[in-house]
Amino acid sequence: MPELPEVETVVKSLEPIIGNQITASKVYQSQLRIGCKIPKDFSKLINLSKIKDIKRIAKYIVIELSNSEVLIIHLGMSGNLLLKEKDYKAKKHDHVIISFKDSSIVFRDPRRFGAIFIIKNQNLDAFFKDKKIGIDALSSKFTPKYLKATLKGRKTPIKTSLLNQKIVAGLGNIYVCEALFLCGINPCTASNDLTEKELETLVPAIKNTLKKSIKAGGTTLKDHKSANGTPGYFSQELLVYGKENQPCPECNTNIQKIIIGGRSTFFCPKCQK
DNA sequence: AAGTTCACCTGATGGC
DNA sequence: TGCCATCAGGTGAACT
Repeated sequence: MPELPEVETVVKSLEPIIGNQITASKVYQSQLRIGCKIPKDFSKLINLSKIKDIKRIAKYIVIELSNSEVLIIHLGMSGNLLLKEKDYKAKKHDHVIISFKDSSIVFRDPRRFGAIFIIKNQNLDAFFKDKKIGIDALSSKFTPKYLKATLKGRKTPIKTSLLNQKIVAGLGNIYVCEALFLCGINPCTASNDLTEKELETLVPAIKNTLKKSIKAGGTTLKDHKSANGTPGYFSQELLVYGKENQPCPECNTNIQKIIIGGRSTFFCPKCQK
């Protein structure tokens, strides 16, 4: 489910639990994404502390606790963080439940491509540095100039570069397709072949698409929901993603689907030469 | 080093 | 109804 707008939507909808004390927690399935196992002392590390703050870093949900531990959650492809009643009973694919006095949050992830980490507050910067997470797509530091410098010498298709979290953090398959369409850039274009003019339209197109989607609560294709269970409505505003063989909103040419870097890519062959 | 491909896992969908 | 193949909002290991 989750690209930047979907993660942002989940983070916002979790605001009500800020200040709450964790009364109990239970791990039902500790094995998530390969190499990511929830530690045995998970409950011991978080129980009785309070939720100090919840924010988004790249596609990660970062939950700061009062005892200087930080819970970092990645939703993978199919993950959800759901706000439930306090005595909610775990259903299939509910891997973790964290309880408060009057409510609880549930980490549900059928495909288990998600991940949960728990680290010390002081190691937060190092955590993302280690993962080599690039500048956030909504950051003021994400500029045409930055992108030009970072793409220099890269022959990979621009589609693939924009999906690379080390180059720019937050984009996923949907929003890359949408942003490239808005700029009339062919997704196969070699990254270092983009003109200065193209980069100058691309960066704002990316930011505007993401912001519009956040306003709509993200894109729900299947799994994405806010913590309250409400879907995102940006799906209705998608221009090319998932629209194979449907007319381009600009020129009526049929939208094509091709595979780039192993991922489905939707584009208009006429508008995106 | 940079560029590919593939595996990880479950569920939904469509063809036969 | 069932069986099989294909596909899915992501990531990173293992190849070339």
